[in-house]
Amino acid sequence: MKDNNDMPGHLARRFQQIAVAVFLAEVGDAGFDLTPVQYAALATIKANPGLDQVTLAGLIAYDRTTITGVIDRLVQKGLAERRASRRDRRARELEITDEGRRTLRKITPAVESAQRIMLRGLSAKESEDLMRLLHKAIAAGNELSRAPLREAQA
Amino acid sequence: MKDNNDMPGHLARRFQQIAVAVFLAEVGDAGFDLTPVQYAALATIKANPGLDQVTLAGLIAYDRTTITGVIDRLVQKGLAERRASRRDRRARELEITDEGRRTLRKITPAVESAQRIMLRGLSAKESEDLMRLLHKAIAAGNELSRAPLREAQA
DNA sequence: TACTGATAGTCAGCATACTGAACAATATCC
DNA sequence: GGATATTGTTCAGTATGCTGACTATCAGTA
Repeated sequence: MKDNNDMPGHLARRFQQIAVAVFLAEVGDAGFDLTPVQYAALATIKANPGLDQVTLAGLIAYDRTTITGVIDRLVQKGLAERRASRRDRRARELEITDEGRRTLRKITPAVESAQRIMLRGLSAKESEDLMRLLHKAIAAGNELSRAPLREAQA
Repeated sequence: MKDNNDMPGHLARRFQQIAVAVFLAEVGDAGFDLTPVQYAALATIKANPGLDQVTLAGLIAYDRTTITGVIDRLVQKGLAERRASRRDRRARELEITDEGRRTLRKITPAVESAQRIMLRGLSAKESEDLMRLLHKAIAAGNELSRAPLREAQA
């Protein structure tokens, strides 16, 4: 009888569960209230100023219906802004605010610490191997979810 | 500038996302409507008849507040039953129904197929390595989430 | 230009997950 | 035995994620 714990799907769920808990704990201890999802979105907005929501969703592999709420919360916290685009009146252009930039800067040590903690059971080489294998599995399965990773358009 | 895609937390999220999508697609194609979470719960109830909700949650590392809704849905679908325990009147004893047993049996090929598909980018050895490393990282981080894995009591 | 198809964003509805609180029942300790 | 702590379950509230539908807009074409 195959144990749940031998199924890659179950292991994926558990690892993610721990990763989120560690992230929230580290970031919370540092005095911030930001989820992993919100952090990734904010960092990506900062790196690609003026991008629209669909592009943002593609860059971090979120569903486009999920990104709406995530941006709502970033805007509500004063970390990002959503403006109507003049080139395409359907689209919204996203910008990070000064407050958002400050938050990102101050939160970085906690985020890096979280990444270390969630791999604390592994040696440096093992961590590297795990990341490489996850990368490879994800690349092969990219198109299988509704929210695949998409490169930015030129 | 560190890319999101180099963070273990982000990779964890993506792998899980793909794993869930593949599971739902395979199981759905086979004609069943069962989530990965519901499947794991049902399989664990079958393997441990009469267990209570907290024990079930511990065996599959779910939060105890989450398990309530999962069981609600299994009961509503007629796959499991929830009975008051006579030994401890706070607790509910869980049993799989005949319908649940039938469903588990018929769904197994789809579940196994899903596990293969989510690793389709990896060789057999790479798959084995990934599972081993995930196991190790999860074991070290077990206590860091609100819903750690717990062995069954004797 | 009118039609057709595609695209950007949102929304309603459902299913995990978690926090924190409540309630009832049990266990423990003095 | 009675106060206290702990445990099993549920609930309200919030945040992802998804499906499917809808509106507004844009792009291409007959």
